[in-house]
Amino acid sequence: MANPSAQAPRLPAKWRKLAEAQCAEKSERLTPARLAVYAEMLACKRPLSAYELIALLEQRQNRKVAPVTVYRHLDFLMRVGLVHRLQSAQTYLPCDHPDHPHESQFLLCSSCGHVDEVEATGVEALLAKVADQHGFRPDSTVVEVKGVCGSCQD
Amino acid sequence: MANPSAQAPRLPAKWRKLAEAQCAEKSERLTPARLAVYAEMLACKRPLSAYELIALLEQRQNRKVAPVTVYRHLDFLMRVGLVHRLQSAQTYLPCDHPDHPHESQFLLCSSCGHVDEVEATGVEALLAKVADQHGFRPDSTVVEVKGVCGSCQD
DNA sequence: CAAAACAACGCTATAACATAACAATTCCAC
DNA sequence: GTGGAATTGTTATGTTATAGCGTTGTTTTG
Repeated sequence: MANPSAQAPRLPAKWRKLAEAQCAEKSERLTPARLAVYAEMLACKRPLSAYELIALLEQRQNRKVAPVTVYRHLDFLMRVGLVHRLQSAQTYLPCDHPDHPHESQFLLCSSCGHVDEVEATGVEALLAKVADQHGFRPDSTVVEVKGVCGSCQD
Repeated sequence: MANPSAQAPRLPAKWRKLAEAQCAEKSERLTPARLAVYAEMLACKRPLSAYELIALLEQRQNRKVAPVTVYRHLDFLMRVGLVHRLQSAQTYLPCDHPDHPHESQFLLCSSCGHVDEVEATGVEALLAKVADQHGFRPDSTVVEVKGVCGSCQD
């Protein structure tokens, strides 16, 4: 008999469709194992370390999950643009708007841990300009702002 | 007899003065051990991982150096503003202009490994504005741009 | 369809990065 | 020179990430 806890968290149809669309567009396979990791991240709503994710998956699936497995799935999810890595926290979180390729900026609240993903085109434009002034050709950017979110300022 | 290799790399007077000034201003002690780490980083000119630094120090001093020692010195050097951490690479590099407190942006060349530290006030101002629009009060920022530097584009 | 080619997965091991806890020493203000 | 605080030493451990390799599954192609 299947362990009831062995179900992946329910993944809202909207997100599932988006994920499938992204993978189809890139001719990448959205396998059950990959989907399970993505669903776990979406269900959690906050950034997770790879090992927190491992623990969640082990509990959910009632079996051992090797780190390398999760890292591979995370690499995949980042490659297709469904997940971001927070460089300053070594954690991962699902993309807020995976329907198009983009560079994001992140607002990390040091009080509640919430992370807001924003997409301010002006930031990327300015960084491109600054890079150009230094003869530098940018490929990707990391922009993470630490501080206190609105809710936590009260 | 002292091992000749046990000397710290020569630290240009200019940098030493700046370091001493920074520490004096903050009433922090620039001890020989801390200075040795700083000198090693300045001599290298490229970002170093903590463990690369350990290896360099061990070779230089001809004895074991515990990781925690180097991490403590790095913490100190970052606290007084002499060193930065590259969040996306987990490496450390000396500050290019330690004479004043500042937020920097980093241009990381994926070809030669060189890192350019720039201080574009416009970037910080824009990020502050973006944060404000989201009701977010920023404390510190991480801005790292990966790409190819001028020299490597030829 | 069969075989070859490739992608994904499982597994063990290990590398790389970072901190905890506590004792010993050094510094410096008084 | 004594007390308190900062620094350093030492050992151990925690956390993050990858290497290497064999197996399984899927796609492609003849």
